[in-house]
Amino acid sequence: MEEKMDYKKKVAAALAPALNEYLTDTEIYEKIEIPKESKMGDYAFPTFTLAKVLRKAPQMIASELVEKIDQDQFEKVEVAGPYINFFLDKTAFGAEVLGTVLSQKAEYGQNDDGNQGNVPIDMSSPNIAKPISMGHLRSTVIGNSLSLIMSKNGYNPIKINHLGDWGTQFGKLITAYKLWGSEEEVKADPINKLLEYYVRFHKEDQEKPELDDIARDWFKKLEDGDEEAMNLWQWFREESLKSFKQIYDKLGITFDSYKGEAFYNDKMDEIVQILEDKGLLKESQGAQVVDLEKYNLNPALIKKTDGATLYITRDLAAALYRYRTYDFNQSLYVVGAEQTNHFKQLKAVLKEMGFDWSDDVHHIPFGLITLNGKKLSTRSGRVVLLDEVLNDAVSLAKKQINDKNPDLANADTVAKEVGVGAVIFHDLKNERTNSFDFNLEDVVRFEGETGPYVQYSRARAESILRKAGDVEEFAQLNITDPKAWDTLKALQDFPNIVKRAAAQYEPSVIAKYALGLAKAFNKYYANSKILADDEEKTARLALVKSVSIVLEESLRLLGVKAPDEM
RNA sequence: GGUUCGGUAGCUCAGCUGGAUAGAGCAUCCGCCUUCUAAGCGGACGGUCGAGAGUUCGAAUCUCUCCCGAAUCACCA
Repeated sequence: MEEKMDYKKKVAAALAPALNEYLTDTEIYEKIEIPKESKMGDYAFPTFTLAKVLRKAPQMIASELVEKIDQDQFEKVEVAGPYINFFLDKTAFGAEVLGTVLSQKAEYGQNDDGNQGNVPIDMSSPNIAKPISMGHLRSTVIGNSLSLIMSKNGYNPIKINHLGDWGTQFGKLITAYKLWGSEEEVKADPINKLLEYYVRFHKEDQEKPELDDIARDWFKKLEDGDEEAMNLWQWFREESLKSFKQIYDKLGITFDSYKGEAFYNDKMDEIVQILEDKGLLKESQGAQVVDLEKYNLNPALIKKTDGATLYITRDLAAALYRYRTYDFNQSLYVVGAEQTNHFKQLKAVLKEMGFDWSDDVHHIPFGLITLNGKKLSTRSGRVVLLDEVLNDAVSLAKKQINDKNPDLANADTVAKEVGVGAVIFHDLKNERTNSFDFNLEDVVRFEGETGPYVQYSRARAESILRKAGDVEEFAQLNITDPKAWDTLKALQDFPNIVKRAAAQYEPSVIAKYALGLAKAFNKYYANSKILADDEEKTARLALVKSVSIVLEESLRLLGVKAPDEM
């Protein structure tokens, strides 16, 4: 199927007989480009490179070359200066694309490049007892979309929520809870109360440094498995997770594993042992480090002066655990760009340990969300709570529905899908690594290049299909209306887009594509009477149906719902 | 200071492996609902692609230098 739909190959084949004297088939194929505007054709072959070999002006080469080309299978082939422009047979092309989409439906664009290989994806990973902010949204939403994209490319993704459920902050939290907290309070509003205790601890320990000693003791007890400490820890974890899950539900995201930092407590000794056995550990200023000078990196700090392990030790244990558990094809970490250095170190240490699979470990960085140009920080109170943003977005969507479509049956459900969709889409539409300053109006915008625009485009398509009586059989698929051309070409491009999104680990590739397809379709919709009674009506409905399928699938790959009406 | 990433229209950003007059959205102004959802469509306005040099038939795209911004640079994660 893919071969059949590769029209560039057809162009290359047409050029080959006239050019094989100078260029190989692949060279020809690679030189073919897609013109910016469709009036310049669907494919173009520039002749500049031949000018040297042939010692002729490119324009002349083009006009001579075009004479030798078999033009039968194209609508036309014409010379435009130094370019040879190829125009495809639009009707045949369209019929082929529509036939493919309609027969494959949601499977359209699916490929088996991944060969069912496992791909654990480290994503979301919020800290226990802290609210989920817009910062976590990025990791969550990018990771989720990547899992869907990888799956569309034949991989088997495993979504891992590597919870921040261990560390000295739990000593502080327990201390604060014992001093000022109560069970009822926490149960009523776990995250906010726990955060409140934590913040109060940090305020009061400025003047009462003895609090830090108590906190240290509690963490020590926790590490030693003290029953009271463990029970409190367990309880904080559960309550936090409950409230995290409410947000994940709103986003429509699930996980395959919630193994967090604590899970690796008993798995770090082995890492230290391996490092020792391989003679990689060196003492430096009282600490144990792995020298990474040959990677042009700072030494990796494995054990602190007091013998305690660090973040990287835990991540090494997690990396090895994931390798053993999943025998992964690749292992992804959707973590902010500010941790790039850490992941370089992680990979380097794995390499030093002799694990050749370290090459399959990939950090997928993303840009920072700032507020008024400054980094978000829980302690300083500069937070944008995700839950509030989602709620704002949903109520704005509801208001919009009341204004524009007051009779809509399931208005509340649709408001959720549109509001949440707007937030997710906004996060995914630009390149991952771009940073952005948080602005509520931008995030919940419903017009222009937004999630709701794509949803709306598809809802209009669905509306037409309903009016047409939900046709399932399409008698014929030939469309001669040139206004449908851009939409048909966009539909045909989807399988390539799916591959590119996976190769670049970029949800924005899908988002941009969805916008482009929606835009092409809206233009068509505005200028053509789809339900007109003529012999091409079924073909037009086939186009509408195909657009709906591919838009829905694009949105699905982003983790955004596609309501039939809005 | 070292490393990494970025600097394209008033704002937010596209621009695939260098190619034909640099594109969208938002904002501003104007037009289009007695045609299928106006969350839409069309038009106008708007750019020395940070600066300079180089490679090339051709550079927003590749190389170098400089300017500006952000992240990061061992006992947090």
